[in-house]
Amino acid sequence: MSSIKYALLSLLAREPLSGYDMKQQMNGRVSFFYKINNNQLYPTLAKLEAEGLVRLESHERESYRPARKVYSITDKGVEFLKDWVLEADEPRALDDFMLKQYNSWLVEPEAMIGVLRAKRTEHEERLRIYRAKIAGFREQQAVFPGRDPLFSSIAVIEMGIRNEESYIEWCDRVIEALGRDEI
Amino acid sequence: MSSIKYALLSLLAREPLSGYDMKQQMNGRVSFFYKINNNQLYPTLAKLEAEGLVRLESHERESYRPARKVYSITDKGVEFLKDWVLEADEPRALDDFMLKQYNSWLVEPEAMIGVLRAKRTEHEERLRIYRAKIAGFREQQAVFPGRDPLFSSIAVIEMGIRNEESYIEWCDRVIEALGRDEI
DNA sequence: GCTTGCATGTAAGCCGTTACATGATTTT
DNA sequence: AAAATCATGTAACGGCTTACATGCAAGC
Repeated sequence: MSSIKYALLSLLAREPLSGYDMKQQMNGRVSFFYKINNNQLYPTLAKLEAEGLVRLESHERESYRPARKVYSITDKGVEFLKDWVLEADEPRALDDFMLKQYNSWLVEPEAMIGVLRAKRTEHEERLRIYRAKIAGFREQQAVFPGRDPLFSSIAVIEMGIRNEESYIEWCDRVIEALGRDEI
Repeated sequence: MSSIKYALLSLLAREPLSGYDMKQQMNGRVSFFYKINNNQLYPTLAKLEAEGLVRLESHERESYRPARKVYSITDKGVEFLKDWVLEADEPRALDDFMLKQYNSWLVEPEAMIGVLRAKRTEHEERLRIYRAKIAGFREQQAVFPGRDPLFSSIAVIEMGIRNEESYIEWCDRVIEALGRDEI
């Protein structure tokens, strides 16, 4: 039900990793700006192992530290993930920023313009990060067939870019309307 | 913490409503396509009342039915909502569809094209709904100053329109790339 | 006669968040 | 001397979902 198990499988479908690695890679891959916490991560990994979707590959103790447990995805895990990819997905949860906008009429226009300018800056920053990321990917290889993980990574980031661009355009439009006092 | 309380306050900031009304209005207003359930709705309303952010306005029993409890927002509730609007918001949860796309390389391109075409159709449908909604709003009034609820409603729907448009463009682009086997 | 609509609510269980715990090494 | 890094995990709490419960009226 929860999408965290799929997020973990998504990372392992590309390369074997430890729980700690997955935590690091979560941002910058599956979703930038999303932070997983330990109490989701470790019990979920244990469950995935119990279900045979994931296998403990190595368990190397390095002197003082807790043993680093590297997991890899099983064939069953890959099938499970593929089936999920083809499923229809459920409606998304409420978007807090949009909910706030729905109430913007309660607030002084000047204050609202301040909020929107801050948002605009934030989304410009994200856009810059996405563009840098995609440029890096494109250097790695000239042609990406449909079954290459890079193909998927690029597609996801392109969606991010489009979203940020339309967000920024929208901010500009609303800021301008608030300045004119009409839309 | 949870955004449901703000969603309920958002509706009550515009007009007094019963819990049942809020459930109906949730879709088509704050967020299309999101469904609130009873066990969030009624206890949350009770809490809002206990906190003095909301007031029971009438409690009309109509023969056989449970009494219809109409709530209105208090001044304290409006202040609370305004303060929240000006707060910075937290990073969003994982987007299931994007997570699926991140794994598209595991799936046969033909199957993926099928999924994307279905998504495209779904988002075209949403776009049609948003455009109809905004056309309806624009008929109601010629000019909308910044402090009018209609201003906010229109801004939210315009964001929806932009999002759907870029989603559709992105689907087209990826479908085309999958057909060519490159991006 | 069955389903849908109106209108409120509760119970059980899973999911997610914040905070805590351990403990040596490296960086500031 | 303090904080961050590596690396695993647990405890407590609150949020959210699914399902259930009531009960009459109107439409198919």
